[in-house]
Formats: sequence, C-alpha cells, structure tokens
Amino acid sequence: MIKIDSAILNSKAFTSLLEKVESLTFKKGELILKGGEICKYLFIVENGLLRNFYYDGKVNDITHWFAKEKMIVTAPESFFNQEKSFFNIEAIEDTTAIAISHEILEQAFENSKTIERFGRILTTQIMITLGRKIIDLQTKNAKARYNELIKNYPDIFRRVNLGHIASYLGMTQQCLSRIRNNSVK
Amino acid sequence: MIKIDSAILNSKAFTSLLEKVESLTFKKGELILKGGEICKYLFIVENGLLRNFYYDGKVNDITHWFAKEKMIVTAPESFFNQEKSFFNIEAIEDTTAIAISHEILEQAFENSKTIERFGRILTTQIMITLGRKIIDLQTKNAKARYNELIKNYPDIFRRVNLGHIASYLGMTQQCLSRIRNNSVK
DNA sequence: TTTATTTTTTCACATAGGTTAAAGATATTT
DNA sequence: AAATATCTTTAACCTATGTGAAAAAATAAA
Repeated sequence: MIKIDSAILNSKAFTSLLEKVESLTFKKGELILKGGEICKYLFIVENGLLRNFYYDGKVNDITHWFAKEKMIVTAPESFFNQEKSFFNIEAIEDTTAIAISHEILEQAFENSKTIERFGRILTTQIMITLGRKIIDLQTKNAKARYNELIKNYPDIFRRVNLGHIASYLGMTQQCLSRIRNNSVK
Repeated sequence: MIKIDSAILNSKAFTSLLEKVESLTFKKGELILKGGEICKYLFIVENGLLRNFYYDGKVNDITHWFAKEKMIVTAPESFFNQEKSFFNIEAIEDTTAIAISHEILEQAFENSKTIERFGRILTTQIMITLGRKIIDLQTKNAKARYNELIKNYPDIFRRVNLGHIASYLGMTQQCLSRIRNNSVK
C-alpha cells in the first residue's frame, strides 16, 4: 500500500498534470481491469477503495495490494510496459479515482523534469515497500503479519472482507480466522 | 536480481556520469556494508558477485538479492533515504564494482533529465521484479521456486553456496538439499 | 598429505498452516 | 420478512517445510 505524499499531490507541476486527467467513478464490485487486457491507467484513489489481485492458477484470487484514499494502484508491468496484464483491478467500495493514462503520463515525463522526478521517487518508495513485504513473508509467521497489518491499517478490517485480507497477508481465510480467535499464538 | 540494460550503460549521459564515479574492488568474503551503517553507494557490478542480506532476528542470515555482472545492488532504503541500513552487503567472489555515491547520484538527478529518467526506469523495473518475487513466494512451492531459479540463473549454482541460495528462495538449506536430491515432488 | 574448516546431505521428528467440509452469521434480493 | 447469496468460523485431518543433530563430502589450511 503506497500513499502519495501530500507535498507532491499539492505541488504545482502535479496539479497542472492533474488538470489534464480524468476522474473516474466505479461502483462497488466493479471490475476495472481484467487480466489479459492492457492496463491503460494508473489510479490515485480520491474516495473509496480499490484492490489489485491475480489468480493463483487454481481456484483462489490473491490480493496483491489495496489502495485507499491518496493511494496509488495500477497493474505495474502492464501499465509501464504496455503489455498484457497479469493483474485484475476491482472496486471494493464505490470509488472515485484520478485516472492517469499511460500516454498522458509519458508525455508529462517527457515535458517535465519535476514529474519525472516524482515518478522516480514514487517508484523508489514502492520498491522499498515491496522489499519490506518480501522480508515479512520470509521472516514473520501468519500471526505476526496479521498484527503488523492491524497496527498499520486498522481501518482495512472494517472496509474489506477477510478473504481478501487473508490472501493479501499470504495465508488462507481459515488461517486468518484461527488467528483472530486466538486459537494460534 | 536486476540487470541494467546495455543501452543505458552505454548511453552518453550515463557514461559521463560514470566518469565521475569510483570503481572499487572487494575481496571474496569482504563485508562491504554492515547493518546499522548508512549505505553510501549504489553498486553496479563489473566483475564478480555481491549479495545483500539481513538477519532474521534469530540465527539465520537471509539473502535478499544477488548481483552479478551488470547488475545493481544497494541497501535501497538506506541508500535512497540516507538512513541506517537493515541490510548488509558482502562480496561472494573477488569483485570490482562501480560505486555511485548518493551525493553524486543526487547531483546527476538534479542536473540531467536523462539520468533522472534512467533512475525512474530502473526503479520501475526493480519494482516489477520485486512484485514477481512476492507472487512467487505466495503461489509457488519450494520445488517450483527452485526450478524457476535454475532456469533463469543456472550459473548462480556454480558461484554461490547452497545456503545462500536456499535463503534467497525462502527455504532452509535442508529443504533445498531434499529438492535437489529429488526426494520431493 | 594430513588436519582443520566449511559446505552439503541425510534422517527422525515437529509444526504451522493448508485442505475439505459443514455450520453459523450477515447481507442482499424478492 | 422470507428466501437467497455471501461471508466467517469451526473442526478434523493432512502435508510441505522447518528443526536439530549428525554423517559425509568438499575445500582450504598447515
């Protein structure tokens, strides 16, 4: 989960970029991007909650990340390289999001060193966040990962169903349920 | 493991950046960065092999990534934000690496839109690579992760001891040994 | 070469978390 | 409010991988 710094959101270069982009609305449950399609947009959530997820080849869909207010979500590989997407994106709540198209963003990168810089800083922060998630998966057990999430994003538990949270945390829903009922240390 | 595109390495802006930076040499086994220190350099390996790793709080050291020729390694959080490092970096072979200091790189970002762009594209690719690693950890079993690595980086197995590879793959050395001896499907 | 050190394998046993199935809860629709 | 669908918990059982300890093999040092 990556939050965009307010200083960036409010900067001149960024607000002038935002003038050129659409704000889209989605209804709860709406599938915004389907795996196999090319992801046209990078979304910055204004209100609501989006998630991107994929299928593990078997039955399950696995949440890769959530994006609530001021957070960013896209299908990274698909959006930045304009190739078919492995990920799906869906609205978990009624959502309005700024939708920056690949074309507009590439243009902005070309034209503005400041935006290019924002892009670099943003991807750097995402890189760091993903690195932390790898470390958590490799060193923490299910209970500890749960505790971490509830500490940092308690509101997620009010807004998202537990199945999505479980897969985000790298465990089954039954395992999460066990943990929540303290039948696990 | 992130390889820098040759087109970038050979570009004018990049070669002029490289004129300003040092090339350092390390002996096999040398600890280049120790956890708790601030990481001064981003390394691009010319010859040899580096790895960055961390301690899991218990006994084990866990390899986070390897960097062989043309690959890049640093302690991302520490280097980019100039804070204390969670990671260590060590030389697994005698190594020469281009060492780009934070100061020089920040200057280059300021002065050159092209370098800024390289930075953004590089962090974007790292972001995508780390995303893939998360997916692998969540959806593939130990055997499948092993097969993936031996397919993509067979030379690693000749150059790195199996303990480091096992932790990189998110399993114990004993588990890796079992897999290699086909006592696991 | 012998000795010491490090790396890799092997084995018996333990366990966190997965699987399957079903029962309870909560929402949503009619 | 009844009926239907969705979400969450519970429980019994299973399995992939971890743990600890030791043997075997490989590598380095004396």
